[in-house]
Amino acid sequence: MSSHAGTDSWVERAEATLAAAGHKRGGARRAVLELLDGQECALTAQEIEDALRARASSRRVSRASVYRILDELERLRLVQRVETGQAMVRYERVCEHEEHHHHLVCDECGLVTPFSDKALERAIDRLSERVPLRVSEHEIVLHGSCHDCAA
Amino acid sequence: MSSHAGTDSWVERAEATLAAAGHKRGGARRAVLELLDGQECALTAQEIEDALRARASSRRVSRASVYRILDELERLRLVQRVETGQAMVRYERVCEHEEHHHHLVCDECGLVTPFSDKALERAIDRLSERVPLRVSEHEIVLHGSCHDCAA
DNA sequence: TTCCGTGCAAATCTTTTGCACGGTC
DNA sequence: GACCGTGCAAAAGATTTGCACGGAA
Repeated sequence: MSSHAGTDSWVERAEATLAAAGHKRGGARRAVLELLDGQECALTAQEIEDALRARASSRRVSRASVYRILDELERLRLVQRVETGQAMVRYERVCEHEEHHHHLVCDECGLVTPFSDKALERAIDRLSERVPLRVSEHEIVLHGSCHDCAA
Repeated sequence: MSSHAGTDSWVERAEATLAAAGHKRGGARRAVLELLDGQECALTAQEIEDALRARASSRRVSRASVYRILDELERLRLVQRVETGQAMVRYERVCEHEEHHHHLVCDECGLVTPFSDKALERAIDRLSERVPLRVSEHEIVLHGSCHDCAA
């Protein structure tokens, strides 16, 4: 799911943006960026820490750093927070030129799956212009039972 | 915003549903129900506790009870959780025969405002049928800057 | 009388913060 | 050399739980 489009990968854009914002490089942040770039859907801070610990190719990153890094990435709009109604907040990378997606959450087993829908985006875009808020982003979550749980 | 439609008020439906679920009556729950019925938009547990303490017409209800009551009401689908990306979760009553609304959140001052849009609901309804989830509810949150903050 | 609802206090769990060290610029 | 990024441990803050009592059925 990573965007290996030459000089346009998300990781590269992220590093450029971070540098432009006056940040030095750091090994922990680099590891988090690479992990997030390879994800299809949103992860919790805990999942990120665990995934990094498990990967031979990555260094271990402390939970506190994961949170600090995500916080900064969110401020720079490089990642987006996803609230699923579960205990922990999830985060996923934001791609500029990619159709963005939203989430399906199974309230029984906790499974989170992405989906996207043009008609929905269109409705949101039109709506955003008529609303008393200068809209910068939107989040849509559908709750229910996944195939396995509904069976 | 309360539905004073004779025998169809939300409070009455709630009490009937609770009774049907085998619950005895309780003063704290009654107070919370009455408070929620008078709200235009979602409240946090803390706001509920504070509002009840301030009201002469209501008894004080402990925070733990507020959480327990909201939890039960949510399970019975009498209230709905609203995640705004702020520190605390918000809750609001669910009305069956009323057009339901979603939320605008000002990320600068924290203001939460309701809105509703038929086209959006239509898009969601259609989408819900094509998605690998038996959808029971959906939540839409638009983030941005409110009029005052964007100024 | 039985059991549920509630308050209080303690526990839990996620996220944040303080501080010291090591790396980047 | 100055300062930022990071780990560790402690703190903070929201929500949950254990327990005992009082009220509803």
